Amino acid sequence: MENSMKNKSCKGSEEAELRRGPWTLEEDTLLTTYILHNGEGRWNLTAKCAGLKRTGKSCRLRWLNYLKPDIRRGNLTPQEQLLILELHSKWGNRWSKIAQYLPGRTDNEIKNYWRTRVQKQARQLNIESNSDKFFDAVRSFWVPRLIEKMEQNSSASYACPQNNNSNNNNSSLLPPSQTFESMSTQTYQDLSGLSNMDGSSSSSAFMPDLMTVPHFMDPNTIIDGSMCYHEDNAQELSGYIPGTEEYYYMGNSDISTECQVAEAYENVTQDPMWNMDDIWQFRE
DNA sequence: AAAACAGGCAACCGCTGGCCC
DNA sequence: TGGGCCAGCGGTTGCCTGTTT
Repeated sequence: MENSMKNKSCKGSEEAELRRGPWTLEEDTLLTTYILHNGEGRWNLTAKCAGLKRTGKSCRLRWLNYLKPDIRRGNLTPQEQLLILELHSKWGNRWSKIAQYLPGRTDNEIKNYWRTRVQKQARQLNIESNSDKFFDAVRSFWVPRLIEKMEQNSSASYACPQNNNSNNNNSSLLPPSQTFESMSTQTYQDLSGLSNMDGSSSSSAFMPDLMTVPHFMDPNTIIDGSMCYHEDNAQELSGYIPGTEEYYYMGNSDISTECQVAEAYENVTQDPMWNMDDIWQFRE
């Protein structure tokens, strides 16, 4: 089989017109079989020798984003969402770099997540997705809840999706000496040493008994239950009014932002984005 | 029940940088 | 040194599917 694959004539495929659009099962099988026998790389050659009427680029994309065995699909976990927020704040749209820290996730998937969920959130808040205001909103609303969700999951023996993938022993996918299994507190301690886009190093806050917080969190912001407040003056930044389901926000952005966020909050919470159903479930 | 609409995602496109001759 | 080729990356597009009217 291996020989037959390797010796398969590459001749004659170049004059055939190139196929575009969705891949068929047959094409997937051809590509997978070829790569399993010959390895990744040299995509133009792969396309020709596998008998595919596709460009090398197309083959590479199909393999990396869909066919590769260790690809993980489905909803992003709170951990992953938090990581994306954190890493995007450091590196911007460096999707492939961000993807390195989310084993099994592709840059395309992360990019799609950002564009369809995060940017949509920003639109709803009527602010730029890369603005300080949005950063504030994320820090004050979603990060605390993602962290709580993570805590909740870990205390309930949350099974990391990666663990479900028995084939995946490929820790080379991970950044230096990092495995996804360890992506709890340790991860954020490690992330605190990551370089920012300007080459500097960010300093993350640490919470002794909780998840160490990405630099999204104000270093002085404390999470306590559903409350989120500032260490300096112990002033609550946001939280639920006791005995009610009303939420208030007293973030460090200007007053107009507070109003915008507060107004948008109603819309946001009614919309199941960012796995919002998960994030907000403990409202009830 | 059907048409319109919106969201999500797979795939394509164009640009860039690295490598080799 | 410069030109060609190739792989990789990020932006964009278009299709499919689910939801709403």
